[in-house]
Amino acid sequence: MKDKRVHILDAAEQLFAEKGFDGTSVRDIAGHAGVNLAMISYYFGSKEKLLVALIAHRSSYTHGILEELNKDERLSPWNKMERLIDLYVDKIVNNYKFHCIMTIHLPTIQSDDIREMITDIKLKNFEQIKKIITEGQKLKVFRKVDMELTVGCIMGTLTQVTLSKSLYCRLMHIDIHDEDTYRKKMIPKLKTHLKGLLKAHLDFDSQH
Amino acid sequence: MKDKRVHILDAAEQLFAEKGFDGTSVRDIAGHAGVNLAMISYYFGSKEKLLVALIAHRSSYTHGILEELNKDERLSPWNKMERLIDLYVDKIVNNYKFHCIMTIHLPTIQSDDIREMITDIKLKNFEQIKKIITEGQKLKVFRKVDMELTVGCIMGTLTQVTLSKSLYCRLMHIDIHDEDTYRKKMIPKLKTHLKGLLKAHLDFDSQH
DNA sequence: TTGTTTAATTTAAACGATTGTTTAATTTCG
DNA sequence: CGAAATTAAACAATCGTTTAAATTAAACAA
Repeated sequence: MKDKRVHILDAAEQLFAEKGFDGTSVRDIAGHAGVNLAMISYYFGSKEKLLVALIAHRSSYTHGILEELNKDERLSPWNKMERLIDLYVDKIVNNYKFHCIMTIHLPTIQSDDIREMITDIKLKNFEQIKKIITEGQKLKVFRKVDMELTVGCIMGTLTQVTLSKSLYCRLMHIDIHDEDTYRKKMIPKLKTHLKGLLKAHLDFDSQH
Repeated sequence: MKDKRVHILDAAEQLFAEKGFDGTSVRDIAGHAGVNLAMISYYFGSKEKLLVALIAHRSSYTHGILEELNKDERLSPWNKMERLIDLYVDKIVNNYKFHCIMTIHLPTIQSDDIREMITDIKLKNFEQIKKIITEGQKLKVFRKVDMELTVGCIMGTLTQVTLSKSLYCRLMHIDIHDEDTYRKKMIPKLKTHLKGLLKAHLDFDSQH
């Protein structure tokens, strides 16, 4: 028998994304994970601590990806920005359930600890993007822009296709349950759009 | 004694936005509204029907605002786009609780009726923006862009500052409870940013 | 390989608290 | 008076969590 922790975490991720934390019962999680109800308390202590463990597990998994990006001194600001978009789009579309959990529970979760946990992770992502833009501005490659909302535009677009996935599936004529087709179409679509958008928005030599 | 329905709707809006539908109990709503628990069933039938009534109430309130925009033939595409941004930013920042409810419950609500209701409203907003962009493209004023994601970028940015309000308050050094200061700073910030962003993104005569 | 012991895992059942909703009695007011 | 509004109480169902017993797995000596 494999590690039941992983089964519980997987079931929790799916259900928290589909029904929200309060809309999901521990019996539901246990049922989907194929384990006894009491195993959740046994392994994680409580439903709330399960969510903490889920966030810690999934965020540590995807955290290292963006770390090295800013260390590579050879890349130009534009190259860094393109690399960042590629990495972010892949990361969020491929883990949209987790991104959904992080986004819908930031304003609604009642636990102060979890809210701070989510805030810290989102803040790190913000700083990551900000750093690249600031560097490009110093090199006179990017123009002066509203930093908070330029980052917010990138994250917001990704949040939009995550939370309104059903809407975009309808608009793009993709079956809501066909995950593969959705990713195959949405990932390059997002990369192309965001790169073009930021090119126009950040380019120092453009008019205005 | 004024109409208690309104008190219940107001309390429900605040609590659904702060805790989510499943995280809010009818006793909590009754307490905040200052009415007896049974009055919610008496007036609305059930907790779910209360949410339906809330969505119908608030969306009808803000629906008419954007209706006349596309009818005004005198306005140029750029003028229409600027007007649209002004209206949308005002609408969403001033009703961010309702926007929060609509956004976080689209992927998580279990009721098919409510999910369709939210989808329909969001789809109407999408078509509204799409229409302006399409018209500008026909007049060779706007260039060819990814329609779904250009609209998604506008809505996504507004969703971002709504769901991550706590984050943006921290970044902008605004007290999380100071609603007035937040609106006073965020509304013009959003309008300026979105207009500039779309100017660069849509302008037909720009390079690339 | 044996049998025995100890710890870890798994289970069904029960706990008290809270959930949304209903009931039936009471109050309010035209 | 009589219909609408309001109330306290109770309803069954479900919630997260705990308990104590049963089972499995691991460790160790012979």
